[in-house]
Amino acid sequence: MDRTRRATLADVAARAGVSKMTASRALRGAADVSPAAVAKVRLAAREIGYIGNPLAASLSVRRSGLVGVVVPSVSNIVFAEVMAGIAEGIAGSGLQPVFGVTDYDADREAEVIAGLMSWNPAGLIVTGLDQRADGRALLAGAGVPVVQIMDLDGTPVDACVGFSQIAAGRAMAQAMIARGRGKIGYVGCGLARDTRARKRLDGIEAGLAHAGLSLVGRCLEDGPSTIAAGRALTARLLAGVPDLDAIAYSNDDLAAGGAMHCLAQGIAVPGRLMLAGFNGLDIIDSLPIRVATTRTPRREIGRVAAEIVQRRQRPGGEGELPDRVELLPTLDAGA
Amino acid sequence: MDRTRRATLADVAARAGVSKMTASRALRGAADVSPAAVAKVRLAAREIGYIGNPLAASLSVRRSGLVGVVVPSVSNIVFAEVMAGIAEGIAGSGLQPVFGVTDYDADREAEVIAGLMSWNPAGLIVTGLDQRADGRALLAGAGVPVVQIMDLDGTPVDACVGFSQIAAGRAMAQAMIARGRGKIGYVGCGLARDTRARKRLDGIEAGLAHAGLSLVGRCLEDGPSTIAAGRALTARLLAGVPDLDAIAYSNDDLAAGGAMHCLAQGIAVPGRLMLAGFNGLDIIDSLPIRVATTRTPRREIGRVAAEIVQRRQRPGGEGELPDRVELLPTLDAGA
DNA sequence: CTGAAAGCGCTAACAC
DNA sequence: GTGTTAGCGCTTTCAG
Repeated sequence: MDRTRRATLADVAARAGVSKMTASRALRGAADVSPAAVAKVRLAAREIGYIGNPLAASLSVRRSGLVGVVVPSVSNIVFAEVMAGIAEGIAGSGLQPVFGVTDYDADREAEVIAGLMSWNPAGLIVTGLDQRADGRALLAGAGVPVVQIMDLDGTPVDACVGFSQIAAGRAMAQAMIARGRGKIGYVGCGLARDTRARKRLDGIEAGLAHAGLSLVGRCLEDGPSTIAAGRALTARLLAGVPDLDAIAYSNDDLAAGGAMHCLAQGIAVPGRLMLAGFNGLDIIDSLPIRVATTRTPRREIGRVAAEIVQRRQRPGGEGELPDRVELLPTLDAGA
Repeated sequence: MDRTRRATLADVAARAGVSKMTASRALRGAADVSPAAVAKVRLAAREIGYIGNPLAASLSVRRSGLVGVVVPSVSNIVFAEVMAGIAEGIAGSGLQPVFGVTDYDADREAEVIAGLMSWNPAGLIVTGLDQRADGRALLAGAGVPVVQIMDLDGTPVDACVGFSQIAAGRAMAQAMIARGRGKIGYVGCGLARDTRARKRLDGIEAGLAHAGLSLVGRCLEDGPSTIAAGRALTARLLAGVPDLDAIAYSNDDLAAGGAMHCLAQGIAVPGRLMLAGFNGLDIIDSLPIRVATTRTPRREIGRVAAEIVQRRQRPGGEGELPDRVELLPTLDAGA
């Protein structure tokens, strides 16, 4: 083998004095290979620094070791943590996550799904249960494990792991009512595209309606959920409805912004105004005022999803029943 | 073709009444194909929903359309934004980013680099200039464009885009001095593993030394940089050295925690105490007090790195001189 | 237990 | 312009 080319299985086999097949079997730890052969092959491989070519292997078995992961955004810390969980759950399995970002766009989502599927992945992990028909059809026909994550309100294509966004919203509404709040406002960003945030809002409204209440003010915007946006929208909402006694936010970034506004304006939280976010981000815990939030097990969701994909790889795993794993969030009322 | 199998190029060719090669050329938009053939092939491909198999194509050309991206962490918003920038810069090029996470560990880093290289990527984007010898050797022998990012203090293997961490630290020290601070403390997390944070600290100390000053207190910890950690460490540092007039932090997460401590304790910022973070995160801008920070163009760095990889793909791009792109951060003294 | 042959689906390199 | 041939590096047969 010349020094410029990467060593191939043939090089290993030649050096070990066996056929390519025996080398292949030995390296993969297949049964029915003599211990002596295994030792020789392993040694030879190490000596020449053999790395193996997953492209060739994947082409041959018509399945790659890639796991396609579809998320709406990477720069959102929540999905970044989901990805971290996936990386964690996949570690040591020989699988490699490949991420596709949809930017909350159904067209992009279908493209991304198709693109990832073209690599013959070992499995697909997709955010949400509400893909558009074409994307969903792709998933249904993928022929590989598909795990939908972060939502449980709907019908999964195959497996799913997450929690009910609607129930989470309802629970927050109940918590607000239980703390004596009756004039409740809402601040949200990107509701048009973010189905899960939308479901949480639906849950909040349902929870309020159940107690004969409804939102007395709301401030919505299309842009990204940033702390700055939360601060600005809170100011705007309170300017319109000054006597609110609680504000629910579509997430913690916005709620943190609300907290900043209150800190700056000297509004007592939660004394005069209760703030409620969603996700349980680090920042909420460190604020000098108490903001309610719902802590979501997003890292665990990623980890479990990766584990499901892995489990399905194993022989026998194919026939397993579709999994539906509920990982409950915990409500923190900001006592 | 049966309904269970994915359509192949042969299927397209048969349907279009041409050879596989013509179909291949037509689909790739190669020159020297008759317009009529292109039309026929495109139509046939669309009709049978042909998707193409990048595994086979990559094996054949010995180069995949994957771009390996090595980052120390995904759940850190800074790298998440770098990744978003890469995704942005790569969009529409047909390349697909694949991420590997090192968790700031040199062993993992070498493994991750080797793992990504096994896919014959079109290029590699690696965080930092300070890989361990084995990892660096892999990069040097990769035979594909390697772009090192986020640091400029050192010698790149090939191309690099980022800024000088040392200079950034020095600039912050100067800004503190310029604002009349003389009793300066430092709070940092993960300095042992995070080379770039370490370089910034070196820069700060160099800047102070230049003015005949030095850090009068420091509080270091091994864990992750969270707001909560920043708050706790700030409390601890001030307990030890109560008369500090400024604190520099290894990043904005910690600085935000410091701000929370000051808000809770009623410490005037920056009046009595100046706080200085690093990165320019959203949270810093929304705080009700002014915290200094250095805004880093991390998204742009990702985008430019992706563009360099792309450019090198193009014929002629191979021979281009190694790029070294400096993308300057901007210092915000928290006026 | 081991090996030889035959692809996986695509493209480079040559003919025509 | 287009087709043919010969792989890319691996694994799945199927014989021994």
